[in-house]
Amino acid sequence: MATVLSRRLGKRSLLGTRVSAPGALADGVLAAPQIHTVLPDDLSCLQPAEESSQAPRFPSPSRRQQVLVTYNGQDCTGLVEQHNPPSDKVKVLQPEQSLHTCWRLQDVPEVLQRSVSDSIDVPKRKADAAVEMDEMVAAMVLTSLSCSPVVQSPPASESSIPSSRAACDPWKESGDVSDSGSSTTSGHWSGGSDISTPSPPHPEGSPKHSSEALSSPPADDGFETDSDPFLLDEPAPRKRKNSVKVMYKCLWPNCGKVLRSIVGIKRHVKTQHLGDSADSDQRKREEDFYYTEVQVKEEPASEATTNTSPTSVSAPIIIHQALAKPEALLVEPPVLEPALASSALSQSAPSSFWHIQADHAYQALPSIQIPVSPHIFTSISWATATSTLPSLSPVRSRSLSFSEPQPPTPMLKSHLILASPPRVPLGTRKVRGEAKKCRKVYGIEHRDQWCTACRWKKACQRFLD
DNA sequence: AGTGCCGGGAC
DNA sequence: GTCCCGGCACT
Repeated sequence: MATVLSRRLGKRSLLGTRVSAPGALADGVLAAPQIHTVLPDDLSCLQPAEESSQAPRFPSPSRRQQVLVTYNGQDCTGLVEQHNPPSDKVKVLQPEQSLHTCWRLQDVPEVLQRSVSDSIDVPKRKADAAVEMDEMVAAMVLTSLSCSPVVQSPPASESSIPSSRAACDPWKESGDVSDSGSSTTSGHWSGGSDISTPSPPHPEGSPKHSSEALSSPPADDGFETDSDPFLLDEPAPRKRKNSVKVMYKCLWPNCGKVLRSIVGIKRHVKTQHLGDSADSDQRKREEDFYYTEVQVKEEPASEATTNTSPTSVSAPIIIHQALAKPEALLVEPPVLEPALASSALSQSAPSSFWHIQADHAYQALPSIQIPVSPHIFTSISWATATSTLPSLSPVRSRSLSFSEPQPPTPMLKSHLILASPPRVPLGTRKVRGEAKKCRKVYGIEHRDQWCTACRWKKACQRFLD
């Protein structure tokens, strides 16, 4: 558990860094008003300030960082030639344009810095940004809660593109939540990283489906793409292989939204930029004009977990799956009771324990104690517990039970380990509890009244500690 | 010594 | 799968 909570700091580099070029810097080297360097999952962050603005994105983890630059609406690659930490400037070479441009780093949400490598310093986040993030998190949670699991859960392949959500990056915030609550800290990631964290399963669905389901006009805010970060650490059930996924990016100035489906992007362009007027033919052509395909390389979760080796990049955009994000689970609404969800969010939530007890669960899983505290893992634990112990009757729950049936969610055993209380130090014998056991209560002479486990000299199931 | 229960064996 | 128990850890 503790290990899960401790998050690992990502190395710092351009990756995950938003750089910008303010109009007037002393040295006047800056060529464009604004560029962004973002994590792969931050597609929607791209918001060129002008038509001509450039947006370096998705730097590769390779030594000489490669970034994607949006130049006049076209993507081209650039190489980070040098980075000057004191001034936070980055020099980018765009071979295709034979351009050298300089950029300035701008602070970004923490989550974006998770998988960064080591060449560039990422400045701390500002406080007001944090507030914004808080709001975003809240909004995200609400949004998630209002969605059905099916709609909410996109196909596995999309898990790697929590782009738009990351745009403003609520995730980092949730990360903070699970941490200590200091959401203003910054650049500081101690993440549930190395270990694979539990993640809710998702019904498979076609991208089209989910994206269309989500893209009802008013709500067309790019959420289609975010499918979910939760999948990032999705374990075995879905074996993802490296593949290239086609996304659609809005080329409208100051937009840069990336969606999964053509329909979605068209609708986005139409509704957000062209106006939803009736003369469709013209509009239709314009829609086509204002989006472009981008290829997104997907990597298996396992690789992401280990923060992958910095191999060279072939695809323009690399969706670098973030490390397991516990916070992502936070927003796993279908299995969460709202109150619980909010408690997970709220750091002031009181601690308590759930006891799920089943007399004959012995040998399978005696009991599950789930610390309900500011820890995000609460929800995980519950999902895990219920999914692994389908036979448990809610009625037997001692202190807390959910009326909502849990969706069948296959989980890994390791998740259970994470979720279960540290009652049994691995490899050691369980510390004897205070509670009376059948033997004491009934005495040897009434052995027949003992619980089965006691009779078998197993851990007592009747008087749990 | 008494107790709790893990690990493993017998069926 | 159930049932039992040797033996260890802990009180």
